[in-house]
Amino acid sequence: MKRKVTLKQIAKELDVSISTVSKSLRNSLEISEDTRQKVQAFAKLYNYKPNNIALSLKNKKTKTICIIIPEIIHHFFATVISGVEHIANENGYNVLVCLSDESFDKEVINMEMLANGSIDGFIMSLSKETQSKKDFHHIVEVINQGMPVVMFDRVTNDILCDKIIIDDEHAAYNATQYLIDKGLKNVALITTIDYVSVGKLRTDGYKKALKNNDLIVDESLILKIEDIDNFEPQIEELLKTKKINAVFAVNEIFAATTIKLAHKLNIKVPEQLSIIGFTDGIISKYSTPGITTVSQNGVKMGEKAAKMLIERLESEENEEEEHYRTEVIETELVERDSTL
Amino acid sequence: MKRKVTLKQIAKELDVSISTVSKSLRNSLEISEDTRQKVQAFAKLYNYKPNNIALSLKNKKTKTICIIIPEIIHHFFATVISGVEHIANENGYNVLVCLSDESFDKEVINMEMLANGSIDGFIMSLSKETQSKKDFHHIVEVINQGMPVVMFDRVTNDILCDKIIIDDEHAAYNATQYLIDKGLKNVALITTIDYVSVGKLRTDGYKKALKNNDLIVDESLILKIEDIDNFEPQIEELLKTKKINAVFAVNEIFAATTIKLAHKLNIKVPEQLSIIGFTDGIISKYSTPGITTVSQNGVKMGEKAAKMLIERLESEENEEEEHYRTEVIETELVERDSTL
DNA sequence: CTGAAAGCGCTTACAG
DNA sequence: CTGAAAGCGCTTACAG
Repeated sequence: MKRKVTLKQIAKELDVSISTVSKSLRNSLEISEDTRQKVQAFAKLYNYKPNNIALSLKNKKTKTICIIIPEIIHHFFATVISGVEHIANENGYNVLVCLSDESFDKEVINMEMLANGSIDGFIMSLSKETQSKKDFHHIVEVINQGMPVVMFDRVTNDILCDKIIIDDEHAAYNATQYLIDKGLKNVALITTIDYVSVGKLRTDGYKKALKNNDLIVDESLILKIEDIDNFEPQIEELLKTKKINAVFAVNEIFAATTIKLAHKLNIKVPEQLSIIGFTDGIISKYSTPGITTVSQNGVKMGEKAAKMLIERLESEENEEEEHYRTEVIETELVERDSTL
Repeated sequence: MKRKVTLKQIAKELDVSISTVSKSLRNSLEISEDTRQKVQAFAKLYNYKPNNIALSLKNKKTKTICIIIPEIIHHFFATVISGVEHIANENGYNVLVCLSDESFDKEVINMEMLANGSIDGFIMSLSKETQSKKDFHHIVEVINQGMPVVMFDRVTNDILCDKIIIDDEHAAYNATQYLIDKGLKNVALITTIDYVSVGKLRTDGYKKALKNNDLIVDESLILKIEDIDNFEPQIEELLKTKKINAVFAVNEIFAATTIKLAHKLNIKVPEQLSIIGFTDGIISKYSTPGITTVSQNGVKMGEKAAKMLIERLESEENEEEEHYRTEVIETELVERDSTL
């Protein structure tokens, strides 16, 4: 086992100073051609690579960004990571992935831990608990320290920073309108509790679409799921007792489950029941029938977020003008076989 | 914007030495109760947190581990990350996630980049390209430097290190036997090309099961998928032209696609065709019908891998005895509705 | 009880 | 052209 070689060791071996070695390796013209060659050859032979930590300490930047997501199991977040990775790597950055598990405490701990020099900036989507508590002090603190933060998807107006979102309300409006245009008037909504920002917005879009088409918003057709581990009975109840011919689900798990239950209850999809989901993930794609869905374009969100963050990191000079941007990513309706 | 406060600044403010501040904050008995109190109060007020990078440099450990996976989009890998995160956080480690995108070069670059002090150890699953090239020099190098590596799932015998695997052959054997026990004699296999280690092993298990039941291995019923982006026609061809009543698919994407195509060809699942997949991911769970599958238990693999790595990191003293272990994680057959 | 010094591995302004 | 010194932020053995 040969441990990593350092400048010091090379200097000793070659009987020159550490400065000379360092400069030679960086090809400084200050050093004679001869010495440079010698040092470089030696370094290559011993497979010298500068120690990243030492560089980070010296440069006060780590070339690492952290993405904090609530859950990796949600395919949408996995696609965002993939987008972030892509752009980060292209620009020489590493990506640290942290999971908040939808917990406020874990989010806080992660941020406090990493804000102490480990990383250069954050990309994050708020945990459910944070959204319900509306306590964002940890984020404010980090930003006040001068560390840039880019929020995506689950964001809040209470924080000033760069943001990447989709127009959730508009996308939901369009999805609902799509169903109405097919002649489906009894559209149920399966959504999350209101404090999840995107759930709320999608609900608003759904309602607005109904109203604009002179349809009545029947609150009994709106299912707000609280417990992600036990919601099947509620959906089954809805399908059994309500007269509906379409369902707009706020994520793909709700959509896929609805198909499963419809199948069980002998309701034909899409003939008797049309279903639209949200998030174009693998479930929607590989489900039978394939699920018509609003594509959130997670990869693109991740790429944009990484771009914004890196831009801010690399232009840190002009700190005076803190012109925060909110970028809205286009969504599109992917038509498959779960709708008429 | 208040920048992070350092020991130096505190020392200056309080008119003591940096050493005194450092010791006070670590509650050293060397320092008078009085001074300690004063320093601690001040540090708290200014929300002092030690700089992680400086600590890393000093301690020669970063408390960060890196997991390199071929693809985050595969749900299995996402679950592994989740397991790794869990154990890592519990032990005060951060997790850096790197994607190789199934590319040898990206794998090499990532490892070389991070092996220079940025992290303490690796957890990895080989990229397809690496497996086909059989070039593992980058991994050998890292290990020789004294950095521990734990491999999982896609491993190789050419490298000596800790490993976490499942008994792929055995699991495939059982899945095939399960189908045979249902009276299904014409079992097709949809697998990957042989150089993917797990694909090969699962194929072996399938063949062995057939043989042990005195059934003939018909190579024309074995579909080896090379191009992950365009395999539907091949499966459709298989379903159309071959007399089969069961399919064993080596991952859940192949399984779900088979269901989709069966549906299209009006073949009833499971009445006319039973299907078993591999990897108990969200596709299998939310598909209609739910897919019977071999559960790989990614979370557990991740947890085990993290445990092994951290153990090795924290017991680095006894370097002489390099007793590498290979841990085999139990799999189980999750019965759902895609099989008789 | 307090502090100066050395050191982790590097870079760079400054002397010579 | 080369090297000693200072410094990034911290810790700790050693003096006093």
